[in-house]
Amino acid sequence: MTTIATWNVNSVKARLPNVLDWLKQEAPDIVLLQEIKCIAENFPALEFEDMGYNVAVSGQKSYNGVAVLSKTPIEIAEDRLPGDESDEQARYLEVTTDTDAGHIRVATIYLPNGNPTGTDKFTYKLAWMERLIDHAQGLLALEEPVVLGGDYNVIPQAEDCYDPAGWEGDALFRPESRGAFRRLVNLGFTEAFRNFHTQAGAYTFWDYQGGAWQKGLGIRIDHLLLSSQAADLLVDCQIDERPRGKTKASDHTPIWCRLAPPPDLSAAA
DNA sequence: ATGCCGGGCGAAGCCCGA
Repeated sequence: MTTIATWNVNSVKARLPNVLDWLKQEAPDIVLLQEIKCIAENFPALEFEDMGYNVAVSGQKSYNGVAVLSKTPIEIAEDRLPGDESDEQARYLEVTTDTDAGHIRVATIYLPNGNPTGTDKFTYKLAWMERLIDHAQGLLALEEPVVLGGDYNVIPQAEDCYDPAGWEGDALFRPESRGAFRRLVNLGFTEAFRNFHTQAGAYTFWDYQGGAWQKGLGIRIDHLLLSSQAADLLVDCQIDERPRGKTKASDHTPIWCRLAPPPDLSAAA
């Protein structure tokens, strides 16, 4: 089994004890981190390497920044989202690795928030999504297991937020954002969580403000998208809410999916 | 309630997030 988790940690330095605790407890094989908020040189690689992880980082000072931790050795395929050489923001990192579920390609994604709408931030978000769609189309053409995981900053459907009316007009819930997310999925990806769960009110983010966590007022914006070759191996997907309840918590909580070895590999084992 | 928390930066108060 190969477990792939994604977690927007909102500063890897501020969150290090919480992250290490969760890794010790859950021992995921691959972890996709977002909002590490540091350059690669300042990433606490040693702490993760001591736990048996290989580390790849696409960093940036103060903002954004993504990383991949993997028990198996990794090769970097992309350390920025292709399609705009002038884009300096560290929001995408794609690697390949050989797991017990076979050779897979995984990307950690920190999709732009896009608020306030009516500014270049929203334009940037939508353009970034088009670049992601273009790139993802090329990845599907490889016809291999691909997992695109991360903070998409998109609430796919009304049942994925506590107050749809209140989110109307927000960049996370605008028809343009949801439409682009749907077009991405419709290229041929399986959204891992919805493959297993239909209920409303399953969330991955709760605002720090207003006691949102205590009141259960969250949104589901962290997603795992799988190519058909990966989806064929998919056996489980869960949101782990527990880290959100800890002290010094990130405002996001981890979500993970589990891939079983394909039949030919199982037979060989 | 487009800022009620929380982090970075850098040493006070502003920028940013969703």
